[in-house]
Amino acid sequence: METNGEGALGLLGDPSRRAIFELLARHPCSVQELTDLLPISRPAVSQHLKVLKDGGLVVSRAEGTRRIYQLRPDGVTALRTWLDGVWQDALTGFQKQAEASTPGLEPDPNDHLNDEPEER
Amino acid sequence: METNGEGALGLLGDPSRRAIFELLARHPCSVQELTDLLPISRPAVSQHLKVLKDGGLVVSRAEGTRRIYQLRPDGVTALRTWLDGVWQDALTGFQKQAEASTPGLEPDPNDHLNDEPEER
DNA sequence: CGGTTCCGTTAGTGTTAGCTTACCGTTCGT
DNA sequence: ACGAACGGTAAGCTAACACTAACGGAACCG
Repeated sequence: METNGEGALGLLGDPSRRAIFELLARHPCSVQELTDLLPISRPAVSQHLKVLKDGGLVVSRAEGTRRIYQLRPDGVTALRTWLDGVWQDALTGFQKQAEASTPGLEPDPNDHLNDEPEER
Repeated sequence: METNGEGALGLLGDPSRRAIFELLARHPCSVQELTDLLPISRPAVSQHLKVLKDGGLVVSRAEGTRRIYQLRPDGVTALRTWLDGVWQDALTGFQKQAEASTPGLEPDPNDHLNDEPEER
């Protein structure tokens, strides 16, 4: 279990995992519920849950024959912590740049090599 | 340009991209600098920068023959916004769960509004 | 007990995505 | 104008990964 925001970000890179994450944020769910709500098969959900669990973002609790999954607060906290760190660094960076007499952000006028930015 | 936290999360899923992102958070960098600091080739850095730029997380500015890349504040803000949304949902979820297992603290008998299959 | 539901795991497959090599345009120095 | 530094792009390969299908196990119910 990592429990650090850096690893957690890697886990949330997958869209399906993000969807599961957001669903679990609303309320705990069983695998079956998640399967009904998502456009993927049950084993796929199960695999994603395993990844999320190993990554320390969710925990599971047995309830009869089904397993209820829910978010682990520490995981979300770690994410926020990591992002806040980067955010602070960025703020000081912006401040130093502002001192360095850069009045505004120039949109790179000599960027004729790359002025077609529409690609998925 | 996406400029929404959801897409940005996908971009930061890659470790190399996270590394570039964190480096740019400290101070703006040229492609050459990033290449020297990272264990990947220069074209790889360039490709990642293109992805980050299309995703609205960074901007580039021409300076002589080199391009200086730096973070775009809106991108980081979008990330925080998305994460805060999930965080709020999770908080309410935790609260409801706490109420369900802690009698007498904050009883809310009208909690049948959400479909939580509770049977033992 | 047999049947059913729910779930984890494995094997197998197809697609995606990152990395490198090579090439070319642009800008600066001499 | 020539050559070097800087960097974006194309083609290709390889590895990772997300998904399905199939099997097996564990808990409820009749």
